[in-house]
Amino acid sequence: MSKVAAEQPSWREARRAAARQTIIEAAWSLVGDEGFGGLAMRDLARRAGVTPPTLYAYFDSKHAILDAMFAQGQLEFAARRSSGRPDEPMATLRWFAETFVSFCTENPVRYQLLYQRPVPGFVPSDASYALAARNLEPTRRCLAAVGLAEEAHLDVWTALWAGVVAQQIANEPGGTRWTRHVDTVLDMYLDHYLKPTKRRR
Amino acid sequence: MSKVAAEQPSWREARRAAARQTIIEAAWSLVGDEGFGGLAMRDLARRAGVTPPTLYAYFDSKHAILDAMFAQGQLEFAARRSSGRPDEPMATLRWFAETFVSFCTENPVRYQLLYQRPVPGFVPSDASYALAARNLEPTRRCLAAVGLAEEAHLDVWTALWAGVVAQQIANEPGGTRWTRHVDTVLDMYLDHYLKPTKRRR
DNA sequence: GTCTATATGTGGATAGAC
DNA sequence: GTCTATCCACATATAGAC
Repeated sequence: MSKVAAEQPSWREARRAAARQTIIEAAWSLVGDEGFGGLAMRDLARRAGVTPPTLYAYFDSKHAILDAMFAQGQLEFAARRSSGRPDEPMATLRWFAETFVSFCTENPVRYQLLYQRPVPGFVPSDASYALAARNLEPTRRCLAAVGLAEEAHLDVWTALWAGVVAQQIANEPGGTRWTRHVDTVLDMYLDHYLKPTKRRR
Repeated sequence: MSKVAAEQPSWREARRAAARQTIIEAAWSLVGDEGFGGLAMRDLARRAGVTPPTLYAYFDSKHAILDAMFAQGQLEFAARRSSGRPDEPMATLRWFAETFVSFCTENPVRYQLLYQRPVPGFVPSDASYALAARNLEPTRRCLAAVGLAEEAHLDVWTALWAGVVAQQIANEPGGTRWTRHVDTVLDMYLDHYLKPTKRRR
């Protein structure tokens, strides 16, 4: 086999992957403008510069497109969080909190797809959902590194940031009314669990 | 005018209100089984024991039905929270937190309609949304009564319980993995704001 | 792979008889 | 007010030519 022939399959794969990525990006653009209720295959095709049947040459269904978007979002989050991560565990916790909150609030529709169920009937595939579960592990290990190794510690941690993000996006998308309290909430959390005082009541 | 004739209009109003309530209850039943994606006028009519056109004799549109459900949910929450409310402000705060969390988690679809946007294209009317805003006032006043009168205090408060509820419903509907930490989170919050220690960082 | 044309289903909402 | 029958817009998805 010549070198060209040997590489041809990967060329095709690359072209195919590029075409898929074009569709994904058109889909993000569309839901950004119209919301998930406006994600129709016709409109998506138009925005991607093709016709509806062409979409089905790259994805089996609309759900498959949503699943690819979900997976890409999870990978984006993993990349964002690992890039610039500090060395110290305590600084890393702050970094994790800030990164999650800014990642979610800077793109509400991405947040909705990753952490809510904005499309009735769509649930991520097991493979994509595994990416989501995997994204919890660094937080779990980092909390354990500062002595917070119990399930309760992680659960309260996730609830804190889920709440900040949910309130910000639901009540003041694009603003900072809730996100500005990330540092305060983090102090609250760390003070409570790392400097235990007697419980009330 | 005879007494009967004078009362007839209210009879009709009562019958009409009862019919509307029947439809609303059928709608809650339907979304409980099928989710908001399964709320179709045909199916709703069947469950309410009528035909689709009859629904339009009582509601102008599907959105009007959703709006009535939203308003009813807000009123239910107000009633739930005021019934059994303690006298002391501190006990009331605990009551408010527990009531909100149990109210939301005991009925996930109600929670979704009241605090998320599960139906693309539907937004509550101004009148219904005013009920939601009104439901925030008792919390605001109660926090102020214990010395937490700033916007930040209320915003962090709402984020805390929004997060607990969101995590519980999204990851373990029907369970208590997150809701069991309501007391802990409340202590965390009160310890931070009522016994201020020096901030980290 | 991409197109034109269309199948097929379902949604909300309505006309008009009773 | 309630029904039967239906309209009409729009959705996902596919057949078949090129």
